[in-house]
Amino acid sequence: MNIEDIIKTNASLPLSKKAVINLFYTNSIINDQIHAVLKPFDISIQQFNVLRILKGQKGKPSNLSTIQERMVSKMSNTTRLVDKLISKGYVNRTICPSNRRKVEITITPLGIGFLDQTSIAVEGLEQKITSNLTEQELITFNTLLNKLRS
Amino acid sequence: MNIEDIIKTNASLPLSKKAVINLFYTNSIINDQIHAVLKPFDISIQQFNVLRILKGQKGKPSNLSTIQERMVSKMSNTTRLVDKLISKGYVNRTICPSNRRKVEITITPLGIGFLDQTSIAVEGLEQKITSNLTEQELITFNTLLNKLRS
DNA sequence: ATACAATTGTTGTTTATACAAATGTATAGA
DNA sequence: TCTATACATTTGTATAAACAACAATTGTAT
Repeated sequence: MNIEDIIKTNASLPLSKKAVINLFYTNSIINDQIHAVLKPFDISIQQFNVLRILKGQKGKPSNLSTIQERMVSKMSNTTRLVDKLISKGYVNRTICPSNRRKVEITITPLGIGFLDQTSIAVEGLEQKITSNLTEQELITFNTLLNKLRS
Repeated sequence: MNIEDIIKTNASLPLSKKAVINLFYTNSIINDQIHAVLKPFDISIQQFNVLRILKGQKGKPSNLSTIQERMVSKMSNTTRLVDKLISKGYVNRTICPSNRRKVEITITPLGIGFLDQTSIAVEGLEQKITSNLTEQELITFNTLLNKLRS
């Protein structure tokens, strides 16, 4: 559905505004869908992403600034995000021995098991959403997003 | 810059996941930019969008459900969003005479003046961002986003 | 040693958001 | 008219996010 019909504007929007609004709107829709998929697992999108980052480290511990750097949507207070994951038993936090300002955060076996289960649901959704586009269109889509940020 | 380099993953992502992450990441970047542009005006993106919706009504009053329906990113509590705009003097709220369950929200002259000023800054940013793409690419981009939601 | 700046995280406070329940109003049927 | 139901918005409450201030540690220069 065309973005102008969705926001029900009578005037036709300039292409630049249309693109930005469309980006925001589409992001919002997909965000809601992922949120719904994660809801039964009682975890937020942000927490889920931190677990993905930690698992990607393959055992190597991460400190807070590394996590923050890799997060898709930066948000302040990664400390409290990690607090939540610790209270759920999905991650561990210890003080880095070589530099005691830093912390070493790792995913626990419980966290890995949880993430594996949850990922099935999320990846299913990701594929469902992107199945509306051909492989070539997906490549183009990625390219255009990269250009937008450049 | 490629999304895989940004989130610094060693494994190459499936195209579906890459597209979704890229969408979220790009949205986040642009969101931050618009936020920065609006900051001097002391208004949030959500509040700004409500003002745009109200101005688009050209004097015709809106009720809460209409605003919510047209908002790009739905969020609960449009009531309190409108409260903020009222306290700034940008909108008025009266009870709808024909159906007293409803409210009639209109933008004030002050709100219109404010929006006009602010829009210049936001539209400048929108054009700056989208200037990285040709007109044809922008059309394609919109089409792909529409397809993604379909 | 000592002082100073930079780094790394944490904590406190305010504001925003999500979700559920409550309020007030309108509508339609018995 | 009385009651149930639907509708439109508001309010309460818990959680999350933004922002600023703080504390601890480290590195470097004096």
